Amino acid sequence: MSEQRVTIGEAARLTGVSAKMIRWYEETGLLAPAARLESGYRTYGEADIHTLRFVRRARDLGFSVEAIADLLALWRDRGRPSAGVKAIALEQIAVLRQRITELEGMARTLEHLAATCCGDARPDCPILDDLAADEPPPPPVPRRRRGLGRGVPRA
Amino acid sequence: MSEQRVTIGEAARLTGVSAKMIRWYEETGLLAPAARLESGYRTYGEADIHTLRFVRRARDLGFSVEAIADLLALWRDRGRPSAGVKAIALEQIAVLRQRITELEGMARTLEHLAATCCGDARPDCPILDDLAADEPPPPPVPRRRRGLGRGVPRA
DNA sequence: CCTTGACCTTCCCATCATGGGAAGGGCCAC
DNA sequence: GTGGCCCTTCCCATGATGGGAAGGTCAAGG
Repeated sequence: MSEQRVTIGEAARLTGVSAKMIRWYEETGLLAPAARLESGYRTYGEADIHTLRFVRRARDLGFSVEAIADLLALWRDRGRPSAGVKAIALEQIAVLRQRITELEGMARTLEHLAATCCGDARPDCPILDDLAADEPPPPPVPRRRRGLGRGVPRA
Repeated sequence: MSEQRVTIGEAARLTGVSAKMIRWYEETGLLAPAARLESGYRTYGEADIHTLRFVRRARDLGFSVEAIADLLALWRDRGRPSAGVKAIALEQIAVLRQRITELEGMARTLEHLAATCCGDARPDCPILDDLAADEPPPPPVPRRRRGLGRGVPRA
């Protein structure tokens, strides 16, 4: 009853991580190099599938690949203190909350503008008027140093 | 009293759009090519500054460059119906709300997990247990097809 | 007149996670 | 043996942004 091993496509189906991404995770060191058949095909066993599901789940929670690497290391380290894990999670929560606050501000501003725009055939439009308002840049000093997911998904 | 013209660096300071971005917007067609001095330096007049501020403001509201191009066109088209503008704004609001909902879901899940994790020196950790839970992929079918700002800002 | 320093030019590269697609080979069932 | 998937690697694109190199301009001060 040697372990059942599957190809990368099957592993992708079983875990929800695309084959492309599995290769990329391997290439960038998030995952150890997969075992290969003589043909060169990668093969994955149950432990690998388990790991891939862990990765997908973490991605679904918005963790960066870098953070996932940390989480994986902690996961494999039985006996680690849970404090480290919690710290990573709290950091991620902070990032998410921050981002939500930014987006919420944008949405509220736009909702306000849209509410005052009749949106008919007439040319006057408070939305454009607002965008065109001749204000100098806000704080010329730091200007959101988010350097993160810096915009917003495109419209 | 010929119009006062400024260099790209000064325009950047006046508008909050970096010189790099101003060049990039020109290169990609969002902005018309700037006038040049004999030296090859770009120069910007008041109308250009106004336009750049419009662009910055729209970026601050999360509009994609593509959407900004549409807004700019409408802005310059006196006599356009305001309906088009409103439609773009509503679309953007929908995108923002969608994104907020996604992030909110992630944040709530993580907050729940973090709340049940003692975060001390002991090794048992509900967060890792959850990530490691052996669930198959959610809907293998569509898997978030956002194709937009696809992850979340990195942790 | 010449240097210095601040500014400009273009060009290339990196980010982050992801997908698309080409070119070539493997594997299996008919 | 052949057709149809699957695998391999490699390159390119995305979106908006920054970093930095190599070289030209310009104005002020010696």
